[in-house]
Amino acid sequence: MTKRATRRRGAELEDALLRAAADELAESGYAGLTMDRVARRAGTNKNALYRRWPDRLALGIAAYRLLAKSFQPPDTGALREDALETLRLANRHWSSPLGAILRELMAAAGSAQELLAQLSDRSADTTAATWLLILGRAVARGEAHPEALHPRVATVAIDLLRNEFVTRGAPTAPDEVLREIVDEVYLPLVRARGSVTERG
Amino acid sequence: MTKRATRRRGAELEDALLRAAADELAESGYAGLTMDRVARRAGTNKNALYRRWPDRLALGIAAYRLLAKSFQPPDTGALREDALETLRLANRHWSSPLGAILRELMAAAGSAQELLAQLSDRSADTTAATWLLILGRAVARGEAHPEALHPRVATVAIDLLRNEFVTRGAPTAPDEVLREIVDEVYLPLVRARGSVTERG
DNA sequence: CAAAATAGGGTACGGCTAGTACCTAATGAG
DNA sequence: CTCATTAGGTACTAGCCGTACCCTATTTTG
Repeated sequence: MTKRATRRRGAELEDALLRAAADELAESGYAGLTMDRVARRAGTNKNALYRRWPDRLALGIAAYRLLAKSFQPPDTGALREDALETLRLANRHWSSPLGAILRELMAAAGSAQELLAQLSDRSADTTAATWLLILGRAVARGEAHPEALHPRVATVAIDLLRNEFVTRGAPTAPDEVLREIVDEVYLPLVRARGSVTERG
Repeated sequence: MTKRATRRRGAELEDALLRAAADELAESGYAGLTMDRVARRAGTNKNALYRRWPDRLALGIAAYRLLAKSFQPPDTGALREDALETLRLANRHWSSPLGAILRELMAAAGSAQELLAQLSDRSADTTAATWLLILGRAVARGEAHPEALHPRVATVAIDLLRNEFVTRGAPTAPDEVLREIVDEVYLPLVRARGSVTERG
């Protein structure tokens, strides 16, 4: 704790706090993210934290967002490869330490939709926009039925993988699971979409 | 805490403890489930708990299982109705206070597959067996393609709903979401399953 | 440039919880 | 009757969140 030459304020201090929180989060997970340690790591004390975030969870989420990386959707020219590649990316993310942290935060957020939203939005690889883009290109190539261009349908693959992630533990889903999702569910679904009203 | 005439032991005491834990869980959720309160409610102390369950989480899961109800798959004679009915049931469960508790427990279980398994197995409405049964009958009636009789495919509907439950907060998914899952995804998928290898 | 307002820093504390230790008392088996 | 087992009582450690209080550096402003 060497005295600092000049006292940090405002954005500078806030960055340092967030950085410290993110580091602690990466090292110890949300369970190990304690306000005291974050403050100490940033070279200050809890007051600075509580002036900016209402509680530990809010700080945790903010720090997680700092850790989450940005993402470019693939464009391999084939729907199957685009989908697999995007799933693999998400799978890697969820299977990494970050995935475990995400679990903890989602858990802690409980039913607070507002906070949950801040978590789901991360990692564009899971958003509807990404999948609509991928699928849109596939439709243009004639690989998928235009009817499938609907968020509920377009995101089925990632939704199923997320479900795997949630119900199984965090460890990486084998590539076979990804292929199953794509080959057994996603591709059949977007290719041959029979009209719903065809029968009853 | 009036002295009991006779001191409870073994199974009798264990039941009382579990009952007390389940009641506390129902009243206060997992966050409010404290060992001291459970012990006091059962008219004993923490020793009795720690002799039986290694920690709070294990007790919480055991108590949750006590609360989870059993379930009979519907048989309405139409796949669409069977699926919708089963989804509605799960939706009610997940939207009830029990659903919130399940969230907390899944969160606390983190990546411990062993514990997670104890949670997913509950409520037969979410298991593969149930969906294979429903779908099997549909195949027999000619409502679904035999190829669809595969766990990954059969459980798609409930998997998607679980995903809703996890990413949104707990509040009940509107019936429209359920219908969307069934009409836009599930039925098209199980009816017209194009061969996967048809293309690449 | 002085004074007032603002924000950072240090420290301590209340209240709560998990889990452990240790001892006494009831119970049941042989 | 004896003894091993198990229940009950109580106290304790250690950790954490969130808050309060007061002092000090920096900035603002008059």
